[in-house]
Amino acid sequence: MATTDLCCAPIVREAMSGESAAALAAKFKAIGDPTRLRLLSLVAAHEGQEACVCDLTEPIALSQPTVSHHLKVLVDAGLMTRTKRGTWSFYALVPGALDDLADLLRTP
Amino acid sequence: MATTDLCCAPIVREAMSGESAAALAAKFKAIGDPTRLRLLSLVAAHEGQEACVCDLTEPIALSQPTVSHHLKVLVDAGLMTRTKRGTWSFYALVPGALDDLADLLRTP
DNA sequence: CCCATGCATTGACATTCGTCGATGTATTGC
DNA sequence: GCAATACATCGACGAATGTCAATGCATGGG
Repeated sequence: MATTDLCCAPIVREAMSGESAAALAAKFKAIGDPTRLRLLSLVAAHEGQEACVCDLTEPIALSQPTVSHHLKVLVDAGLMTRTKRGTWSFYALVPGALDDLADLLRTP
Repeated sequence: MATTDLCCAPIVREAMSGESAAALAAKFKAIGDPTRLRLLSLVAAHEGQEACVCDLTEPIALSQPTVSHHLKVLVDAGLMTRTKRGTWSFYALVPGALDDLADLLRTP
C-alpha cells in the first residue's frame, strides 16, 4: 500500500486538499524519525547503495526486529525497496523518491 | 527552543550521526501530519503570506485549540513565525526553512 | 468599566508509535 | 536431514500524539 503517487504543485503554491495532504504527510512522517533517517543515510552511504539488515543492526544499535520494522515503514512509504537474495534482504533507496519530496518543499 | 540549525551534508551523502538525525527528524515530524501540511499551505497561499488563527480554523475544520496547537508545533520546529498585532496572532513561513529541508533530501 | 473577541493553555481521552522478547519461516552448509 | 543463519511477524508494553471542551488571559469597543 501507500504507493499513491504524489501529485500537485509545491506545498506553498496553493492550498492543499485533504487527500493530497494525507498522502504527503505519510511520507514525511516516515522520515520524521531519527532511526529511519539514519537507516536511509546508512543504506545510501553503503557500497552499492544497498545493505542487508545485518549491516544495519549494529550501527543502529537497536534490536533486529525494530530495525526490520523501521525498514518496512520506509518500504511502505515508497522510499525504499526490498530485494531478497539468498538468506539476505537487501534494502535500497527508491531512485528519485527523496528528490520528489524535496521538490514539493521548494518555495517559489 | 528547537532552533538548532541544521548542519551537515545531504542525508544520503554520508552516514548521519544520532544527534543530527534527531534534529532533522524533529522538523520532518512537524510536517509529517496532514493538518500541519495544510496549515503551511494555507498560510503560504494567503495574501501577504501570513494568516491569523481565525483565517485558518474554518478551512481546516478543526477546533480552535487544535489549530493553535498545530501552529505551535510548526513554530517550535522553526518552520513558522508568530507575530501578535492587536488581538490577532499572525503566522507566516520562516523564509528558506522549507528550502533548507529540501536541500537535505536531494540525492547526488 | 464591562463585555465581547481572539487566542493560548490546561486536562482528559483514545489512538498511534517505538521498542523489545519470543516465535515463525526460509535458506544455506555440512 | 539437521543445525545454524538471516529475517519477518506477533504480542505486549510504556510513551508520545491528535483531538476536544473548559478555562484563562489579553486586547479593543461601547
